[in-house]
Amino acid sequence: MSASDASRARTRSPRVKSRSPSATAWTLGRAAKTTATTAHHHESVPIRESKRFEVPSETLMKRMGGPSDGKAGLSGGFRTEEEINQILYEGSKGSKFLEDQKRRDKDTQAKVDKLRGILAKKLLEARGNEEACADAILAQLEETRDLSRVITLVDADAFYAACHQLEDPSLAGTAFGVGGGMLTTASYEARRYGCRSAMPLFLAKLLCPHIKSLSLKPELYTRASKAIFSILEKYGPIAPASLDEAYADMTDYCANEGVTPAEAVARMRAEVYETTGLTVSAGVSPNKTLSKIAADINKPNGQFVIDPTAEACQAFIRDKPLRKCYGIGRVTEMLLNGLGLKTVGDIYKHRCRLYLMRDHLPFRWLLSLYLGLGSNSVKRAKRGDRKSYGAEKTFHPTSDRTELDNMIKRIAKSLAKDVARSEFSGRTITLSIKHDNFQRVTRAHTPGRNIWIHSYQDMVKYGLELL
DNA sequence: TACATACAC
DNA sequence: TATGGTGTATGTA
Repeated sequence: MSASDASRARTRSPRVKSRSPSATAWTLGRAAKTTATTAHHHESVPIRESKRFEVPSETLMKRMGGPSDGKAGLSGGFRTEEEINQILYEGSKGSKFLEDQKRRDKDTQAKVDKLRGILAKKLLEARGNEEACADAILAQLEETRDLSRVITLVDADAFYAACHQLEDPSLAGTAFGVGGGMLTTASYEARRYGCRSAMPLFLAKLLCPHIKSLSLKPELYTRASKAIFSILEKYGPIAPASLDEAYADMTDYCANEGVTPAEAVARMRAEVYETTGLTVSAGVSPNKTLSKIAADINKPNGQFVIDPTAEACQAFIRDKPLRKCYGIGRVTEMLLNGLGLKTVGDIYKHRCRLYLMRDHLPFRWLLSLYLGLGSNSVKRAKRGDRKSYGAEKTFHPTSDRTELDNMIKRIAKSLAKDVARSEFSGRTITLSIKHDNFQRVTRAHTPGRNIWIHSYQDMVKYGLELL
């Protein structure tokens, strides 16, 4: 029937307050991820004439650009977004991946229809006080506004690509990507052709035949990341968000040095460049939400500062497409589009219907987004904060039980190693299988409230049972 | 607790 | 020919 399973096993454990003497690893654990596959036979269906004229939906085409599409703006390219998506669509035609994308698109469309149905009904029962209710919540949220901090998001430009370019300056100005089968990063030159992160190499080559692909060198990135973060730390407490991104609270630095946020961040960026050779972009504002969006504005090697006034914050975010906001992905964007919203400003315009739909949408969160509010807490995650560990591997489709068993063992081995290193232990182990049609199923097992999973043997035992 | 989704990078 | 890996959060049953 269906093919290819990927399995993924992990242990999870709910957060446990360590009241017990063992201060170490009461935290949480998670185990292995595996990926296996089974053979897939599907009859070849003759293409009917009518099929030839089938036109992909607009939303499906939007998917073609990859998951990061719409988040980062692309400009100055050789092709339009439509041309790029068309090439990617042609290159993906007939693939199981595309079929899965179609399925997802359809599912989301169904959600949109359902939501619109609910809205239609709610509109009939509307009491007329929705605007007042929404405005009251807005006023309440406004009370919480805190403009006292200087919060910066620093984001390295084309980080992996830049790291390689430092090693090999001859790469400068050339089209290259980092990653074997899948690109983790595309150089700026490659981006002009439409190549993006998370794009498979074979598609990137359709867009840019001369693109060069470099293998990943993880040590290169972790070293560069540490170098960048240690500089940021001189300017205030930081909270890394990934290898190439960190928030910094520069309030005290600005006060102590008597400089404006713009000046402080310019110094920081210059220092990063001088000592690492890497350029970073930054956004500055009173909170993390706004700074994150702002960091994108003058990328690469630029910065954007939002003044610490309610007016500036609201004016900044009002015209931004919803998709630019952290937390709004493809699905949420489509749902909100379905209700008539495109930009953050539309949240206010449509606050009545959003109020009516408050049981189905994160209403207050959307209102605070409109106001340009957000957290300004910059705290480094602690060691024990981790909730899970996982490992996964994709392999060629197979339904051979021996092969699958071996894959489980291989993944368990890698996971057990990670877990051992961190002295982590988990109570729930989850096996996740990705079939060759990209559907995923997960199966979990919790042996007992006080039973902790951490050994390779246990992972294999439970993993094989779950398969 | 189990499972599926959504999201970020 | 061909679309990754790691982790968090949340809704629902």
